[in-house]
Amino acid sequence: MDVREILDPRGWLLPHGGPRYMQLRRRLESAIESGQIAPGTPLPPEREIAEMTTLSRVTVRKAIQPLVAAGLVEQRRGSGTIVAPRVAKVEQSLSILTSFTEDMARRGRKSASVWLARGIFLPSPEEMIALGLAAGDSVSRITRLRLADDDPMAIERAALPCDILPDPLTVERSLYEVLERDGNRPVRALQRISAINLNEEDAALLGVPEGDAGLRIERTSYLPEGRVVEFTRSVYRGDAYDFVAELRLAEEGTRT
Amino acid sequence: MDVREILDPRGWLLPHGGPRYMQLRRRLESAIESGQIAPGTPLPPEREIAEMTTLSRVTVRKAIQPLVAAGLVEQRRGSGTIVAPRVAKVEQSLSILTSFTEDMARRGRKSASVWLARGIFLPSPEEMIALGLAAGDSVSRITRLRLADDDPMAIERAALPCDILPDPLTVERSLYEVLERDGNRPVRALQRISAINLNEEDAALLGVPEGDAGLRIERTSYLPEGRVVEFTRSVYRGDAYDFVAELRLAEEGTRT
DNA sequence: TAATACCGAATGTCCAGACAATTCTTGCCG
DNA sequence: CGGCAAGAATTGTCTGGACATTCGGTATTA
Repeated sequence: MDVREILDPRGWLLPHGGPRYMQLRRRLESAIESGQIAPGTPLPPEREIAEMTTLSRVTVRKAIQPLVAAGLVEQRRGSGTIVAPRVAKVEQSLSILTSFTEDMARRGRKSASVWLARGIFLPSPEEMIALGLAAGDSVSRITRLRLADDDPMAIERAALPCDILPDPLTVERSLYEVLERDGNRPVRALQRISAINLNEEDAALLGVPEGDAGLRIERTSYLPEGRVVEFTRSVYRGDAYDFVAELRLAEEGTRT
Repeated sequence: MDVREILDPRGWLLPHGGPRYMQLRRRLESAIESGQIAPGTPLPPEREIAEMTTLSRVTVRKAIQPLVAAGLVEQRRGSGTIVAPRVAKVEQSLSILTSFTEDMARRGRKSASVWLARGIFLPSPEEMIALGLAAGDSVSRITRLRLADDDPMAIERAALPCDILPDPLTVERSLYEVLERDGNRPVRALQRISAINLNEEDAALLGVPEGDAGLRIERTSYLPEGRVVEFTRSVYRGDAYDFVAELRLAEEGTRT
């Protein structure tokens, strides 16, 4: 679809409120994100957009600027502005919240688990803080050895509030599967990655010599409303696992 | 210190290159991040800044805008602009592309570098692939020991195409600063994190025993048009550095 | 045919000014 | 002294224009 139709003031569906540069920005943004405008489609020149919308070019640029920063459109001086081509999906979906099961599936490896322990316990002080528990609450703990194509890959020790996972024994394959079924899938997580030398116990489980380097990943996952769903400590084999993440720059030229 | 002294054109230390709004922005940014201006200090009114710098108010606003977005300053209509009070908003904008310098600033630590090597070389086969070089092209290599508050923290080995960084000796503080000045700041990066046991050389540089666990971070950074800017291999001390990332669930692609 | 020079078009930067919306101060009045 | 209104100060939005820089294509030339 040509972008000019989007700018046509007759089919203005979005709320008109706010400054006019914001209206224009919202309009372009939603047209791009909804796929109404195909990637690669050129936008009309700024001067033309200005004329069509009865705005000044400065104002048009103010509307387009954030789209450039967000990577929705690309501008090249002398050439013009086009809707950004969609990056290959694999790369795009990285740095995104996935479970071990999903992660391995993406890498084309078969994942499996060996149960090391699961049950309901009284929380450790650390768990109480991390999960936001009150005195008397208990936690469900799940400890698994994770395998990829039958190779031990990681040890995963998860703790969840009991009311979110009342019965750890119901977890068959993926923990996230259960969470999602109950409408408890986290949408946000904070992850801390560090390196450690494996202790005797973990090294034995992973089948590597004691003292070998391992990736220690601590993850706290949150529900949309901010509640903590899960606090997980994992140890990955350093020689066999790469944690891949895609990073993006913030707003144009901003650093935080 | 009053902000007016910062704006005084007599003490202009930073590189003058680039558009004037960028010069002003860099100047304010560095003054704030280095703590020269105390939090809460008011900035002069935009009109006054414009007058002092012989810029128009539009241009001054363009310089201040990113600082507002980054949370370095706060603006209130009718009231004015002040340097933002330092809140530990460390966790807010994670999973965003930053340099070591910026990363440390965010953690409230002073970063420094020790040069280990820099110069122009013929690329290794790996670098040729990673950087997309042709036969005969050469690479600029920068190897630095990174310090946080005078503690060795990481070894950073960066390789860039020669036409992006023709002279590695011009890099003074932050590599990204130079890239940004030349309009080569990456907007996207792929990062692989793994764990290794430090070899003798790296362990010595980092001041830890050989065999200690280290975080190995491999980063490939891209320009908006997809060209590779930088291929960097870093080794972080496992006992002193946490790589923190915020993850989001795939759904709801709202980016702004 | 192939390389070069040129020109139009598009974005990047910048200006001087205007009005609107909000906040803060100041002085007046009860 | 307290409250309120007027006005100054400040940022938010927007205009219409100017010149610089880069890109692409076209015409010219070797």
